[in-house]
Amino acid sequence: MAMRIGELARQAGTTTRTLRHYEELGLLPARRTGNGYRTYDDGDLRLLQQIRTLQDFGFGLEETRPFVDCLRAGHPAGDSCPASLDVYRRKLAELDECIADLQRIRAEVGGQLARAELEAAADVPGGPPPLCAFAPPPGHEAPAPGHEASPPEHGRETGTP
Amino acid sequence: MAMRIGELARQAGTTTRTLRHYEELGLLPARRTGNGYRTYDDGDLRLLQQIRTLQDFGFGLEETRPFVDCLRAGHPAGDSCPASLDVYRRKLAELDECIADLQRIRAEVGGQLARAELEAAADVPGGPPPLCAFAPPPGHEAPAPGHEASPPEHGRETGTP
DNA sequence: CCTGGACTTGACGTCAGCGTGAAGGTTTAC
DNA sequence: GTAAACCTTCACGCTGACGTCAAGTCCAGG
Repeated sequence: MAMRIGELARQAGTTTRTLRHYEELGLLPARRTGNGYRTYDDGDLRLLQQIRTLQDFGFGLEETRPFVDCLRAGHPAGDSCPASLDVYRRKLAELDECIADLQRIRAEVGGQLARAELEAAADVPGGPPPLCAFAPPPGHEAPAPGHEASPPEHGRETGTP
Repeated sequence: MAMRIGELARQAGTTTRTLRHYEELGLLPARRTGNGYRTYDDGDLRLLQQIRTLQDFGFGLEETRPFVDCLRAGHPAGDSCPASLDVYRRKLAELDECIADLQRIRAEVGGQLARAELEAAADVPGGPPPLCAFAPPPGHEAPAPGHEASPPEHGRETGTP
């Protein structure tokens, strides 16, 4: 039941530094033993798990506070309180807007790439030399066939940036 | 044509601080007049516009460098060089992954909200009092009909978080 | 001459969520 | 009895893209 900071960190898969940080924020205050050591119980583990779950969803620490307060108030779940539901709703709206923004940007960037690739293909039909670095204003001295620097097969949808 | 930092900032809709910052990064170096004042021309304005456009797309400043270099090398557009196209492609992949993450999270949060709303409706069918703040572990003393603190009509899709 | 505006460099502050020591006290195991 | 492992409180560092003073320089108008 009772445990010290290192043990709690291990059980929650986080670090002691993180727990101390949460305490600084008043998010997860700890009781103390006689020697000054922080001491936690299973309830604190639940609070912490709630925080980490929301963090994984991209919630800021302050946004997790209503959930934590709700749990500490004795409710069965962190989202049993209206304040928590409000945070859910605000987050959903935020996510929707963010997703819409990103999709708009994705479309724009995709369009720019397509256009730029077309223009590159037009300017360099056979394969003139890349004149990046040393090139006077839009003149065109491209007699010799080129080499090097070809687009990597225009492959989309890779992963892990 | 030639202008000082304040004028360029105005024309690009940014601040002098930003321009000095770009210069620190070597992104937009300035010539100097006799008195030490930075001086820019229309070419610099174009470079700056390129940077700002990409910034609006969420590109980091370092990611704009290939575009700026490309323009400065005399190419007609910032994305006329292979290095710029690569940045486009990497950004697209990044955007796709980010969008996918957010959509997954949106689904999870949406699910949590739905579940929590159901549970709230189940626990409080007629309208028992919200016992957030002061509530001993999951007991249930809810005789009197409640008031106050109702969810805002569960409205989704608002804006500007 | 003097005021005011635009310019200069330098350097610290902001936001978030911790990481990473330093310097020292406590407990535990052998 | 001593080393290892744990704990404590500072307190600075990191990332990005600037904001915000502060103190001094430069130039034009009245």
